[in-house]
Amino acid sequence: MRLSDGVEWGLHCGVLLGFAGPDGALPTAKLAEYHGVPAAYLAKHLQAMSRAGLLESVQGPKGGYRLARPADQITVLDVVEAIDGEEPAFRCAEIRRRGPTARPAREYKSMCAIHVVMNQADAAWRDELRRSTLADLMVGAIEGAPPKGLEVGVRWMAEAVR
Amino acid sequence: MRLSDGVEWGLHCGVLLGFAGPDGALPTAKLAEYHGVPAAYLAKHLQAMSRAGLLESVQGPKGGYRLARPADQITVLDVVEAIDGEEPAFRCAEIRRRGPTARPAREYKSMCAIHVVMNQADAAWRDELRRSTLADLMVGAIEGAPPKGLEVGVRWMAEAVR
DNA sequence: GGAGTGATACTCGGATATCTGGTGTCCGAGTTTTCGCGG
DNA sequence: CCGCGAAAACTCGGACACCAGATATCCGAGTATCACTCC
Repeated sequence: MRLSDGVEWGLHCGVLLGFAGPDGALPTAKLAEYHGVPAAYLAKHLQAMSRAGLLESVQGPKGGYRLARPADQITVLDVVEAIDGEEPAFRCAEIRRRGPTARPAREYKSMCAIHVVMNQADAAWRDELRRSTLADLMVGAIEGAPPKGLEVGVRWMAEAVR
Repeated sequence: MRLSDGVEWGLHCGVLLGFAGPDGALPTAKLAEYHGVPAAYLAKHLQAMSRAGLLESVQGPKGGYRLARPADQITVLDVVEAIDGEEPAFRCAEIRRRGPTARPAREYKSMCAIHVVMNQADAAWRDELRRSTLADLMVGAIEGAPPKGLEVGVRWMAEAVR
């Protein structure tokens, strides 16, 4: 079980767009340059976030992406589900209904016990991701970044933001 | 992000081996027949569980697999990690250290905030899976199964178990 | 000087190749059973 | 009838193809900008 790399990229882009402010747009090329990732592939994930309603796109020159809502109203789970999809990691194949003991589906009253446990774990995972927002990550990014890097970042942003 | 189908198979096999008792072994072919899955592929996952120390293998005629410990001492997490691997779903690529703001690694004092959140979610997921054991699943399997199916299953087991 | 207009340049969006990891399969090594034989 | 031994059959274990989904890329549709022209 492996989470797509695009999730990490999308989160970092969300944080950077949070710093760009509610009216500051950044195009795909700039976002890719800042994070050192291939722009063409990053575009795919930004589109997914746009479709999910997390980002707004602005066409034409001086265009780009901006956050569709304040950073404290976008959870980490929102980004993960936008890029990775909303379906749970575990999908019950109902193999208890196969083989020699198989019975008609209507005779199975309760959900498969394995399915229940997996759903609970999945819910716990999502709950944890829902507890953090992009605003929280922005705070963490500032605290964890080296002073020199922050300084360069601020200058870079002043030049890149629209 | 998708969990391998083999995890579901491994859990069902673990439950069935739990019903077989501490000395009752079942070969791959029987386990596959009971669950209606391809035996050759199921073998791959049973081997993984054996390597992880969850199952004991018995060679030769009348051989097969049995649980290496009592069912209440094998957690769902044990099975998941045996088959799916122990590494977390999210792996931080440290892309914050790339691009124009990059600094030497030693200047980054704290862990990437995104990495922290992902690790917490991963831990919550694993904690939840650790709370249930094969013994719990056995109870759930009996309660959730149709009476007719249970009856057939008991007869099948009496004939198949070694 | 100001407004209108056309060309331009830049943006996103979806459709298209490539490649890694899960899916599925096979045959060889090893061990227990079992059958036959001799005492 | 009992013990011994060799062959056989059945088991697991790891090595080998195949395919779906993630990875990576490109070109076309659309729009705000900007320069130029005309009033």
